[in-house]
Amino acid sequence: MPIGSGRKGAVSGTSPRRGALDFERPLVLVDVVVFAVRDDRLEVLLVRRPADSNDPYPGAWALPGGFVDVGRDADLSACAARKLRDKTGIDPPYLEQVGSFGGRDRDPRGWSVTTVYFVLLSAQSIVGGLSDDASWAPVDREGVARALAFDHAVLLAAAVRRLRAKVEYTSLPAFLLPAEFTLSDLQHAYEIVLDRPLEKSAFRTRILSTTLVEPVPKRREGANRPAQLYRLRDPGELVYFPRTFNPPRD
Amino acid sequence: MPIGSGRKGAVSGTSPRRGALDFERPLVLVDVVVFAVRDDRLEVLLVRRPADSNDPYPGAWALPGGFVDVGRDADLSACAARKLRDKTGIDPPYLEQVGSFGGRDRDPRGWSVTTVYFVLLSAQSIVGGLSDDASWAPVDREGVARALAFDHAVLLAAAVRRLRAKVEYTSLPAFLLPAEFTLSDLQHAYEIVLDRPLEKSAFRTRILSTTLVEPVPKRREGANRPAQLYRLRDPGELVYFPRTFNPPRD
DNA sequence: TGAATAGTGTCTTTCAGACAGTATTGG
DNA sequence: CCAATACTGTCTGAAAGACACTATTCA
Repeated sequence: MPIGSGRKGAVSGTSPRRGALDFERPLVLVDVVVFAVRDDRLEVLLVRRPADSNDPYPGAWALPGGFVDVGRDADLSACAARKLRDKTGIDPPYLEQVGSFGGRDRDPRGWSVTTVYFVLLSAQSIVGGLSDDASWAPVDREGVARALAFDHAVLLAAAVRRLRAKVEYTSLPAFLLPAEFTLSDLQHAYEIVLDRPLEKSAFRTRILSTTLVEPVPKRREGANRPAQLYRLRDPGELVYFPRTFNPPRD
Repeated sequence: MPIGSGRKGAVSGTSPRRGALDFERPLVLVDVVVFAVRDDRLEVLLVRRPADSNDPYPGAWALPGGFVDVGRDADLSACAARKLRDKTGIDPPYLEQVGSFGGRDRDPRGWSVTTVYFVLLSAQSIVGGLSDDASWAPVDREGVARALAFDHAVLLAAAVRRLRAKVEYTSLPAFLLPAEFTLSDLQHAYEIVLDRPLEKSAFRTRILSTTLVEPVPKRREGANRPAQLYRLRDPGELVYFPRTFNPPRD
């Protein structure tokens, strides 16, 4: 078959019924994986689905998210930011799209597509307490201990894998810290996300060889030698390192 | 505001109208960026939109793609594979999701979400000619010379960036080659995608230090020294290298 | 023999890993 | 002084960059 001789008009924008738009549309959702470091652990925000509704999975834990509102959301990331604002009251400092999951069977209400984002919060930005229908759950391996609604365990696993992979060669963990931090703080954030220790000397050399941070004329005092405080030179910008941290073990 | 006290039911699966599904749904599409190396260039497959329809962008060039068919497509990647089969008659050897683009303004027919995939084809797999409504266009920088319908230039740029970035540390270009190839062929594919020369010795060392390829007991004859032929040890599997090819220039 | 491409060897550079060492605070 | 954490220096090894060198075919 010659290329281009598709048997159905498969050109983008051509519908199953040519020119018409009266075919069934999938449900469109956005789900957000909110990461934070709490108690020296990587944790993720979960919300409980209403127990008394006729929605699926009543009372189950799920990722925050929901349907795109075509009236309110200008685009997908605005929808994700809205979901996050509604749940936590804060504007996302770092929002990254992980990917989309769509199919016939992932939601009993019909063919659905969800686009998953992840967000990194510093512990300082989440001073408020949790209401009853939300809770933090520690990340264990690629997920959480409790069962999740829909295919949210799959979505969460994808987000965790993306986070861990990207932490190997980017400055992502900086978004888990307050505006001013020490290099030890930063190394600690890396170690929590990667769940393995890093070598101090190499870590410092590597961070300081980039333009990621700049010192602020302050030091953190304590029961030991004070530490230099740093801030991001370009807040909100991600820095890429030329190599991963530990070359994969053989 | 305490976390979790969202003012609207923002739990996943909760609609703008609680429990009901009678709100407006976005259009859901899939678009596919088909890459191949032709004439020592990286090229991408474009299709022409019908000129005589009342669809938007009549007669314009676009990425192959279109609406999800909830009756036929089990999931998003099946939809992408179907679009590709319809257009080229071949099953995708390597299909990767690039990301989703959704918003109010990207399609005049309404709020739409498209999920973009890219595919790598070997020149050998596309022996058939092109029909009038399809053509290959060389990739220049992050796009093609001709104007594209919708926001397809943005989608294409995202796919090109993803491809180039991932080629730095994976075996992706192997999918642009036939089943049996020489190391020079492979290096050539890398150089075409990355648009820069690679050093032969380092390239060979690197490839042969992995389990990516295994020699086949054949050699390619020519007007010079014959070259050892190799094949993928695990066809369809992507191999990750511990480092990028040339550490980014400073 | 020479052109052309295949393939190897060798030196250098870069940077992470390991780890020991020094520095600076409070108690 | 000691404990504790911050920070630096030094050696090593792995892998890329540069580049010259050898190898094998056809014409």
